[in-house]
Amino acid sequence: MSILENRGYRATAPRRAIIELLEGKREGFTAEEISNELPQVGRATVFRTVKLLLNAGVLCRLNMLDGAPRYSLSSVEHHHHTICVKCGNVGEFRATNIENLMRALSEQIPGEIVGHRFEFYVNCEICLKG
Amino acid sequence: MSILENRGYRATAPRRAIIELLEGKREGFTAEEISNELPQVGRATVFRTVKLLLNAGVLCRLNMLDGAPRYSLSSVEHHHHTICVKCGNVGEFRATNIENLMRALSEQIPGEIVGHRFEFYVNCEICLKG
DNA sequence: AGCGTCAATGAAAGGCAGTATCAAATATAA
DNA sequence: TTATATTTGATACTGCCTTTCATTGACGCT
Repeated sequence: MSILENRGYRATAPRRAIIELLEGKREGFTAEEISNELPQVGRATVFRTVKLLLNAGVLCRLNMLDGAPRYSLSSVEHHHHTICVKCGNVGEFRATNIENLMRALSEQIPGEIVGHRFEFYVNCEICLKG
Repeated sequence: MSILENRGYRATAPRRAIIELLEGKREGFTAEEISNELPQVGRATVFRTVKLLLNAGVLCRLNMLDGAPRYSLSSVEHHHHTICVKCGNVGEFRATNIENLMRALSEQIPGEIVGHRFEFYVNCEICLKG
């Protein structure tokens, strides 16, 4: 579990179980779901580990339109998301357009920019067909 | 209170108090804050009214970086926000660039787009100076 | 391998934002 | 003014997450 070792975290059984489970997920997920799928791991540990992975940059936190939290693996350094409002499926996309736009905007926005969020909410193709 | 009348909502004292309070706010705020500032109005009513105003399009719901909810008056039809992570001050901006970009992106994104979120987190000028 | 230390765990309680319930109050139409 | 349906607020509840703390266990050291 290089994710853990690289950062000086201990590679415990619960953490390994969680990471292994997450690696198989393409859709977005909630901490609650993880907890349900891993009854042998304590609830608190699941939440702690999710937070740890967030800080480590392994996960992204997304918000649904109503603000409900959802997580997804972040495979690339900087990217944005499409989130299906029906099934929760999360897509990633990179668009250099956006980076350029941001740079342009940052000049016309007062103050120091420390972060941004850019998310699309969609009905994904699978849900549209199904 | 045309906001209420126009939509067939009853213009009650609690709602008027809430709307009046909000109209004086330039910063973003939480429902909890409103509730604290209006002890004569029940908590549940504050939350209900905030939701009502959200649906009416009078308020926007924002998320801080950590997902904590925050509301702000939305003065124009479609716009985006800058949120100071220190003081919660909310700025609005419109950028036709963004709309163009969105149109371009929507073609390269599979599925049907039903919404989006675009927010900048900043240290505002006041906080930087203070 | 065995030991010691400190991080990590899990059960349980706590906390915070928001919602449901429901009897009482009240805005609006007639 | 009266009738009716909406709104209110106290209370309890839910969902999501954190804290607490005694116990467990990973990892470095020898």
